[in-house]
Parts: sequence; structure tokens; C-alpha cells
Amino acid sequence: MANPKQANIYDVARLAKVSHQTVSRVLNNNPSIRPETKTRVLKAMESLGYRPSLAARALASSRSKMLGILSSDTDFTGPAAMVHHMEAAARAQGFFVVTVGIDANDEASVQSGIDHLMKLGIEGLALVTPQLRAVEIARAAVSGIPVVTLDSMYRMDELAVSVDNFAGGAAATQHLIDLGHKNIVHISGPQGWFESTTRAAGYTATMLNANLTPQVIDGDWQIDTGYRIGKKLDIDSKQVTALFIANDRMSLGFMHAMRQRGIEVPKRLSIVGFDDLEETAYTSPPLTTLRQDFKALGNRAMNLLLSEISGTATKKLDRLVPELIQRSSTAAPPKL
Amino acid sequence: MANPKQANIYDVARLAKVSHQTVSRVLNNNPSIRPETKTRVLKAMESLGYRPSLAARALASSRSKMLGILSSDTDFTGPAAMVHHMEAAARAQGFFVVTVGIDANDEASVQSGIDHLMKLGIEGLALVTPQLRAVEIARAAVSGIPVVTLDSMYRMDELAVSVDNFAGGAAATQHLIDLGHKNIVHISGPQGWFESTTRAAGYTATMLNANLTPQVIDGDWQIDTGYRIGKKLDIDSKQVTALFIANDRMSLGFMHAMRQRGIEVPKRLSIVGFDDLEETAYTSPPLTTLRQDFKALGNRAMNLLLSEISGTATKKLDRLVPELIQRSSTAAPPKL
DNA sequence: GCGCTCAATGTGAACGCTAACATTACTGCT
DNA sequence: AGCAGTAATGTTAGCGTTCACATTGAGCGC
Repeated sequence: MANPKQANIYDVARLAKVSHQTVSRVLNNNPSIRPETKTRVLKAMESLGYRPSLAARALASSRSKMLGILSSDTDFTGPAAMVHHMEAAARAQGFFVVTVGIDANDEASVQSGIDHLMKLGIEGLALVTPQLRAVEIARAAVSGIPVVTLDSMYRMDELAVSVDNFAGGAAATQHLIDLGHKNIVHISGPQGWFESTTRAAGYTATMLNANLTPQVIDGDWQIDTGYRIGKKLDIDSKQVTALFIANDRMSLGFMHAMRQRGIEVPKRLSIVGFDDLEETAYTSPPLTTLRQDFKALGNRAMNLLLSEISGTATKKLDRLVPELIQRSSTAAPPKL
Repeated sequence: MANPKQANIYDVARLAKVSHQTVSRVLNNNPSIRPETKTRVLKAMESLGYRPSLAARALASSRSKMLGILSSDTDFTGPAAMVHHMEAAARAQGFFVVTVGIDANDEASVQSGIDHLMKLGIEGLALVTPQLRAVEIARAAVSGIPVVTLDSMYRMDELAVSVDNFAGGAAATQHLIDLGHKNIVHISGPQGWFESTTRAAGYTATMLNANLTPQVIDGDWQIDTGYRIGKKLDIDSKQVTALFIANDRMSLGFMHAMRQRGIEVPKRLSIVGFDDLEETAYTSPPLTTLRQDFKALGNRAMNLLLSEISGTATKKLDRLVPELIQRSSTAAPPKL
């Protein structure tokens, strides 16, 4: 049963008594082939255990069926889920996905990741790097193939799928305002992240629209940063009654600090997070947050990319609105 | 500046006034080439913007420089981190990694994932699927290339890197015994997972060794399962004072249930988790748990695989011992 | 100064496919 | 019957490498 040698297209042709080109046509689902011939060829393939060589096909057709994903922060749930679903969507259409993890803050790392992928001859690239700068570098380094950006808007004329972070930030803020809060602080993500700036913008706009004063504290997504800010935040003299924190991990750290300080959530302080990490439903108290549909995000991005590759593209941008998940970390403000 | 056509080896050869084969030799670092010639060729490549075609190389040499990773549960931190670090290790040696996400409980999904990768002509495969059954299927479906298993021991004669889950389970249990606990319950992972059974085995062995009675409740890794078990577990009539829970996510759910029931951790009940998720340092109370070094795991697995491919393999198995991270969810048992 | 060796380079074919064009064998029409 | 038109299949030539072997030329011993 051991294959002395992988059968090739000629072996199949010989067995099926057709030319190798007919075999190739069967392989490529060419319509002008008689069903009878087709089954004969198929049978021959089967009996020889024939496997087409992707390398040969790529060489002859200069289409590699390879897609690249450049991804940073792959250890986090969001990017990981996006990558995962993009891969599935690509595979469903016969494409192979090579994922390269990079450090988005290190330009050399971005460059070398791109180089690696370009060597491969990918037909399309997806950028799962929310850092604006990394996206710029990557876009500049790549030419000749479509590039889709996930969750990191760049320019209107390029492929991109993003969560409407502005709407998300606005929804979070409005929810707190609707509950009666006036003194609402925002802890933002790091500078240079698309999500970060747009969530903050949504917050600020909503505050101003309600004639309230926005107060932004710079964060960096880290759980520990949420904790440290929570430890030292002066909520009493400033009469802060609510926070919109730009991601759940910082919220987790922040709430931990509140417990240590004996500040009750949501009785004294309401908190809204962002991401809907699985565990935020099981914190004390369970966190009100905004859910992003990473699966849909990944799928749509991949479909955008694939349709661009096949030339059937109809649109360039797609946008998803995050959903407010109301749990018990938000309530009406206390009377101070 | 636009390339009318990518230069090939002949173009380079012509410019450098050598034969195409000499160019090929430079490409492959063949030692029998005069340094002078080499630099001349290199210069020619540079000036033509030459990029070797991986497809052509793969076709001619039947070495694709491609590696496959079959991975399930990619959304979780552990697998995601392993995959990430494996990719980095592979790339450092010029290999490309194609990751395929599968549903390890669906045999067809495993098969089709493998088929996809085999089509590609991968030179090696890594299995990041802790479910024993999936590993079996995958091993059976693949032939002719080395396969490494991560964290899912299979047979001693095959490549595998794993965490010593037995030692981990034992360490967790011993820690509780050392604190004075006698009535220690274990909530396990799902059946059919390597981690699950070995952690439970470590627990059981340690309990028996201390003349204590093991009590295992079947879990399934899910946060919600930890919560549900926590809601209904009869700790009083059974005088349970401690639990070793097979992963952190279940521990999170469990502790949430304890808070709702007003059962104090660690005053009334000590809890040890497993995984050291980032957020377990910020729960209330912070969780005592066992840390696995996913980065090392991924690196070692990839190095094992690559050395097997290159024929320089020296060993087949590698094993890492998880580290007990002591935080505040464990203490001496209460007097009942 | 002749043949031998070995280092450096060259030559032609092969890898397994697709692209482009060529051929064959029907069909229907006059 | 003869011919155009088309559906089905065949033929030849690449794609850009590596592989196996061939060739060249310098250095060496005698």
C-alpha cells in the first residue's frame, strides 16, 4: 500500500485513457468535459490515490491559493477568534492561511513578517493589528495584492471591516447617562490604537451632547493598569459616580481595586466595560459591557478579501455595531 | 519602478555573467562557490529585485518549507499562545506555518483539516488538540511526515511535548494537604482529554498516598459548569474544606457561585485552579493556581519537529513541569 | 611538461501542472 | 453530400527551481 511515488497527472491520464490536459480540466471543473469522461478520470484518480501538487499548480498558474494574516496580540481572545474564523472562511473556499504573529510596536517585526509572507507569494493579506502605525507600514510594504484591515480603519478606499467603536463608546456612555449619571469618567486604551481613539471619541461626543464634561484617563488595555488606576482614583472629591472603561480587562483590574477599597459596584459606582470577555459574566458583580461579534468580523473580512481576489468585489467597507450587554455593574447613581 | 515581470534565476545569471546553476548555488549557500562570484550574484539579485519562487523550489525539490498546525479551541489563551510561539520558532528557521482550526469532537472536521494540510504538501505537522481521539485520527490520517503532539501524550515512540499534568495535579493536591485539608474535592475536565485524566490521576494518587479519599466531580472546562457545580455542591454535610479545580475558568465560575452563596474563600473553602489565566490574579480573592509555560511548550515542540525534519533529532519527548502560583484562595481549613 | 585531482562552474533534464493553440468528431443546414 | 460551427479532447510549450552529471582550469607530483 505504500506509495512508491505519488501519481501525477500523466499517470492518471494514462489509466483513464485521456490526455493529461483532460485530467487537468477535470481538476479545474472545466465545463466542456463529457460527464462520462469525467467520471472515468475521477475513478482513475481515486484508484491511484492521486493528489494534485499545489506547488506545480502555483508555479504554472502563478496563483498560490495562499493568504496571509498578519496578527499582533494573538494571545488575546479577540484577535485569536478573528483569525480562527477567517481561517475557516478561507478554507471553505480552498485557500490556505499562513498566520504570522508580530509585535506591532516593533517596526522591524512588522517588516520581517510581511517579507516572510511576500516570499510565499500570497494572493491576499489580512491585517489584524489594531495599531495604526503597524497598518501603515504593512500597507506600504505590500503591493499588488488586496489587503483587508480588521478593526482598524485606515482609508475609505481600502478594504476594511471594523467594529463601530464610536457607536459602542456612545452606547456605553448613553447607558450611564440614561441611568442618571453626570460625572462619568472614561479610562481609554493606549494611544495609537484605532479602537482606543474611536471609543474615546464616542464617549466624548455623547458627553458633550448631554452637556456633560468628559474626563479621560489614559490606559493601555492592561488588567494591571485598570487595577492601579482603581487604587488611586479620587472618586469622592470629584464625585465620580460612573466609569466607562475601554476594555474588560482593565475593568476587571479596576473592580478588583474597588473591592479592596470597599467601594461598592454598582451601589456607589457604575462601570461599563467593552469586549464581553466570557468571564465578565462571572465577576462580582457581573459586568455590563459591549459585545463584539468576532466571528462575524472574521467572516466578513475574509469574504471581502476573497471577493476582491476573485474580482467579484462589490464593496470595500463593512462595519459591525457592538451590542450593549446589560449586567449588574451599572445602576442609578447614589445620592451624594 | 513597477516590475514588468518578476526576475527569475536566469535573469540574475545573465546579469552576473554566470550560469543559472551558480545562482541557485548562491541561493542555497553552497560552499563551493568563490566569494567573489557570490557577491557578484548577490549584487545582481539586489539590482533586479529578485525574489526566489517558493512554488518552483517546492516543485523541484519536493520540499515545501511548509508546516501544518492542527489546532482546536484556538480561542482559548493556552492553545493560542502555543500556536503563536510555534509560528515564531518556525519562521525563525524559514518555515511557513499553516494553521487549521478544527472542532476536535467532530471526526469529519479533523479529517478535512488534515486533508487540507496534506494537499499543501506540508513537511511536518503539529497537533494542538488535547482530545485523545482527535490525535488518534490525525496520526492515522497522516503518513510520511513527522508529527508532534502538544500536551497530549500519545505513545512513547512519537514526538510529543507535554506539561506534566500528573505532577501539576499532585502539586495542587499536596499544597492543600500541607495546609491541613483532608476533605478535598476535585472538579475534573471532560473525559477524553489528556490533561483532564492526568490531572485527575495526580490528584487521586496524592490523596491516596496521604490516606485520604479522592472525590471527583466531572467537569468540562466551562466557566458556567464551574458556576453550576458551585451553586449546588453540598459542602456542609460533607465537610468539604478545599477543592482542586482542573482549570481556572471553572474556578472563576465556581468562586462566583461561592460569593453568591456567601461562602468565604479561603476562610471556609480553599480553592486551587490550573492554568494561571492573567485575570486570576485579579479575582476576589486572587486564585492560587498552576502556571504552564505555553511559550516554552510551543518552542520546544517546534524545535522537536524541525530537528526531526532535518534529521538531527536527538530526542522524541519533552516535558515541562507546571509551577504552583500561590495566591490568596488557599489557607488552612476552618475548624468545623 | 604530462597526467591527475579537485575546486569551480556549466548543461540539460526533470518536477507536475496550466495556458494557448491545434485537432478531431459530431451536429445540423443547405 | 458537403461544409460550417461547435463541443470535446489532444499537443506543445512554458512556469522557476533543483538535480545529476559534464566540463573547465588550476595546482601538484614526478
